[in-house]
Amino acid sequence: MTRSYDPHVIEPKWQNAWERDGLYSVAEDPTRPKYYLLEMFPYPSGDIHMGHVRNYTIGDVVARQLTMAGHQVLHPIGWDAFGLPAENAAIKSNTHPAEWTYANIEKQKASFKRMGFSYDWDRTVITCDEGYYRWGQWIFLKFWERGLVERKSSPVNWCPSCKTVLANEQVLGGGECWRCKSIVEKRELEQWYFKITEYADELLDDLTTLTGWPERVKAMQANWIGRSEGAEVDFTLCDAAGEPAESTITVFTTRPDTLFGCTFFLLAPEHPLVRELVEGTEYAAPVMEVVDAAAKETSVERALGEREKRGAFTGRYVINPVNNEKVPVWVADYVLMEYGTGAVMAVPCGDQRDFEFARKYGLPIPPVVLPEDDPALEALREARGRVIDNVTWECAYSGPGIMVQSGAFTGMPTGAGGPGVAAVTRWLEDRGKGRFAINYRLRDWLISRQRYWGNPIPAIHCPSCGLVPVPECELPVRLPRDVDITKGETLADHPTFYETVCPTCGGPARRETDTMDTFTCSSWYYLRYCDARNSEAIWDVDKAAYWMPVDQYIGGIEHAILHLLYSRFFTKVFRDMGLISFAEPFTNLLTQGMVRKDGDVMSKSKGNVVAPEDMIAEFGADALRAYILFMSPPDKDLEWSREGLEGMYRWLSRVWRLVSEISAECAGGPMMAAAEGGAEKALNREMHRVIGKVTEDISRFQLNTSIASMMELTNAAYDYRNKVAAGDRDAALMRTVAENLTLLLAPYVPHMAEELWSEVLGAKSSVHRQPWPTFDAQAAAAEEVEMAVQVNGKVRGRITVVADLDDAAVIDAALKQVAAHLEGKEVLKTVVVAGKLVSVVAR
RNA sequence: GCCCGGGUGGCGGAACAGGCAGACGCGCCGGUCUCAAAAACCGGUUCCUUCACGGGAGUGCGGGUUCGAUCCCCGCCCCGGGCACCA
Repeated sequence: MTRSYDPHVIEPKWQNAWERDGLYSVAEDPTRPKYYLLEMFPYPSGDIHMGHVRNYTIGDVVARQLTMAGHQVLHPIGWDAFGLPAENAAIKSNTHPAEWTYANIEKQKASFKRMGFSYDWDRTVITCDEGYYRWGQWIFLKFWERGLVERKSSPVNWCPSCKTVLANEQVLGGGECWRCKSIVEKRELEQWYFKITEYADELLDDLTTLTGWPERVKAMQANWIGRSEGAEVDFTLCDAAGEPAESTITVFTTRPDTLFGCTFFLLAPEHPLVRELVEGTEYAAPVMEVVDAAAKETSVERALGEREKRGAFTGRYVINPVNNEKVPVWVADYVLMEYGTGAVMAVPCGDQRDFEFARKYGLPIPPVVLPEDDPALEALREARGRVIDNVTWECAYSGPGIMVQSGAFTGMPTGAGGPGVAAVTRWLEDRGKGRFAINYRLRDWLISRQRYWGNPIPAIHCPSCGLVPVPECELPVRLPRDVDITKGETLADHPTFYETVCPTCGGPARRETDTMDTFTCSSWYYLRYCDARNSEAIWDVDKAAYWMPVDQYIGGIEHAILHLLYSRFFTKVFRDMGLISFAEPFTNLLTQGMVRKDGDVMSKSKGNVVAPEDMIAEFGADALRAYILFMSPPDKDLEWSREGLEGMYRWLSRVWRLVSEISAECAGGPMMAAAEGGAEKALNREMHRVIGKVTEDISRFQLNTSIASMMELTNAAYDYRNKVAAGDRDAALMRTVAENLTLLLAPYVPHMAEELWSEVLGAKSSVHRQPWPTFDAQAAAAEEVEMAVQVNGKVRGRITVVADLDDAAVIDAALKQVAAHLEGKEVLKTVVVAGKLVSVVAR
């Protein structure tokens, strides 16, 4: 009598047994190929959700399979534990952030164990542990030594709800805080920065080496870095009397070739020069009106492209270096202080924004680039000076064409990145009036936060020595526990924390009270896993060399820029420090899709959350694991379906019954398949086909189809049992099928596979310590193949031939099969695709 | 506007690398078992047409290359995402 499938009994049983036996502890082993499989570590925000289940199940299957296939697999887990949600929860529930955080970690840890994930728990990293964050402070000091830390005053993003500044990367498209979605404000504040821009070029260029990353993510990063090539051009400023003065204003442009079309010059409202230029003149009032209006607007309002542009003449002029023309200087609200130099040369014929501005204020729009088929081109081809002062166009033209009204450059072909750009740049360089230049959208990373629950910045403000780093031997700067967070206290409210002495001069000084952005903690945790308990060094160089880089990283697309860009930056700095010897931390990246329900992402606010705990209670962890892998390819979104989960449970029950019955029927039979008859050969072939298919699918993360093929093997085995009478069945073959199916299932449904292997089939050691089944190509090859026969592209018949039959014989059989369709026609051509089809062309 | 994805039955999805479109699952329909139901098992299930054999159409739309296109090329439409007065 066989037992029925009961996940609620077998799952906790095996979880305890594996933990007792230390099944998942791993150490360096130079004799075996290493594989570092990493999933993005969670934030301990509460119970786990389906997104966690999906992320960690994908990783777990691959980790388990690679282990069986003979790799030394590093598969660690930890918690990204500093950050604002802990503070907010603490304020709400009147607990300390630490208490809340560690309690949630325990809860999530229990859930991960209940899911049967194969983590090496000895390597766990928790970023708010002193043993971890001290090394974060150490990194800060090392960056400082290398000139990568800067404290400067600049306009920054301030979230009024989170009461802290944010990095540019943490402000979403609409000017919202990434965490609470409040609209951020601009404030001029002195803050700490990591100089990520020093690595801008390398961060961009190395994207091409990341062949294992999704295009989407690379495109997003390239977009974010936003490199544009062009030129800096110096314009000489005229004094109030209109005479050229000593000083120059520099602009950045991607189109120096259009310089002859520059008929006005623009300053951003925030540009420091604006006030200076108009002070005490008749132009002051209208100009300041524009400045004040811009200051009142939020960055979101200001970014609306369709809004009418506003500006005012400052009364001053600059000299255009290519033709010495006097060009009026305006202030305009569409010029951004944050990009380039905050000053722009306006070329209304070539830039739509300048075009609209010129039309509104009646400024001239002379053409300087004409498309080759433009009828006006003939008249302007020879003209060196200005013949046409105003185009009659509806909009600006920024495409390629021929330069006109452009002095010595007239007649030259040009366009973005074209020869005109290089020629004008060279001309400017020769005269010292400009130079080739590159501009980036990427800004330095603002890392200081005015919040308590984070890693303290190890710096000291000394009234006489200035900014002084905390000496390495004094690390860590401990985050004090006795802060009353419910009163909104931060380190700045704690004299016992900030009152200190200067390490340089010994005088009274003040400790920095800002903490570091949580993203500094997550930028290097993958390296710490290599040597998580080291108290002498951040990690042992040899251990990091053995495990790193991460072979496969799995996580959500929401980190496409933030975490993944910062981690790449850290890795490059570590390489320059000699701590590691590679440039990129994550060789392959899989961005898993989201779990949706009724078309929406599962969320508390939508009220459509399905709790993993509930599903485990009903169907067991194995069914949930297999279901979530089967429903959709890992990188696509997944629509939750209860019926689908029920179907998965049904299949697992079918497998359970199959293996149990075979085990009872074929107890003690030989472990080698005889496979003599036709049905036996077919089943044996199917088994090997599936072994090959599952192995290959896992290597490509096609986990949904790998499960489909195991279902096919299950169906084939049932089919065999249904069609062959009990006494005639090949016991050895059936037992081999049952064993191999169990082995294939082990990574997916580890508990059920273990129970079947160790108890039902009666093996001596854990299924997870068995070698992965080997694919026998010969056994998988069919002796006979069915081929389709096409006549003029349409399937008109089928033939069954021996697998290695030569083409002539195949064609012969094919033509006979479709003779009726060839009557009265002449066969012009035949094409044979081995084992698949014959294509006949006839007329 | 620029840059990435994506569009296949009632649904989720499959189709290595240009070779039989729709694997596998869900749902639905029919059957076996049962007093009955559930469970389980067996069979069917792209659409149109035909009693049937068969025939025709079909992977967002329109062209092209090819013996052959879901796949490659050109031109569009729609959906999702990122960036965006970035000079």
